[in-house]
Amino acid sequence: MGHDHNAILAKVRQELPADELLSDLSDLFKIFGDTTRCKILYALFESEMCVCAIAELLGMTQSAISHQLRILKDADLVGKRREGKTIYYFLSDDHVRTIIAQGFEHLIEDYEREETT
Amino acid sequence: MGHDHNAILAKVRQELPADELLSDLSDLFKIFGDTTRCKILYALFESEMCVCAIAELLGMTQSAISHQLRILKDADLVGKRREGKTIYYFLSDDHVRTIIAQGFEHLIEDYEREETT
DNA sequence: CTAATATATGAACAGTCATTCATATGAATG
DNA sequence: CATTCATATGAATGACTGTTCATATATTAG
Repeated sequence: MGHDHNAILAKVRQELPADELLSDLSDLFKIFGDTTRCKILYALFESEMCVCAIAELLGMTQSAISHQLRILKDADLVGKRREGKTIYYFLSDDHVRTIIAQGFEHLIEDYEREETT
Repeated sequence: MGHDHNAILAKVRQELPADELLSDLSDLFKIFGDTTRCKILYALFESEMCVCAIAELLGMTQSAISHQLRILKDADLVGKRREGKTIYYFLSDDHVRTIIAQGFEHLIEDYEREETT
């Protein structure tokens, strides 16, 4: 089945990263692929926040937020620090900002495309 | 339930984008959050490709690839052009490269962190 | 028009995942 | 040490999603 494309395949195969790396990459993006997590990350752009503040901001259960924060923490996208009973979460590095910013740029261009059409 | 954090909430609420925008954003990232689609996009970095070439490259069904290409097309991440019976897919803009590149940078830093620990 | 090739699509199934509920941990306060 | 407040976690559930299989569309060749 299929015609001939050995020339392209050989070339592309060389440049394609290892399966494991690509798997890690999509796992990373999977994390951004949820509205709640995006909102949390975006909120942390402004300042660090405690769990119940985030819950109140998003109008969601403390439990739901905790579960999502765990995922963000496991991926090293956020860090936390304790202050008495409350725990403050913050962005762990600036890649998050850049990744989200690029996502927005693509969206904006898409919106403009739709207007022109 | 919860203590006081009106000061932060007011500030963050102002900066938080509209729900619909954040929903579109996470929908965009959802697309990157699948190994197959990441592989397809990465392959298209090198050159445009027809469906069966991609299928052969990834060792997957033509049907599976077609389904994923549809999703990529709907999000305007790829475009297609016809040449006789075969249809060639290509990257539609450069945001894809930038987004994936940033993802990689975060991964690399993570790998380095693990080595140091 | 028929056969062959390349791609698309719909339904179905299996696996994944976000939220909820109930409960557990952990720190401060009296 | 008992209570309260802030957060974490495990199990259960409903919704979503990627792949497969069967089939449809579309283009070219004879």
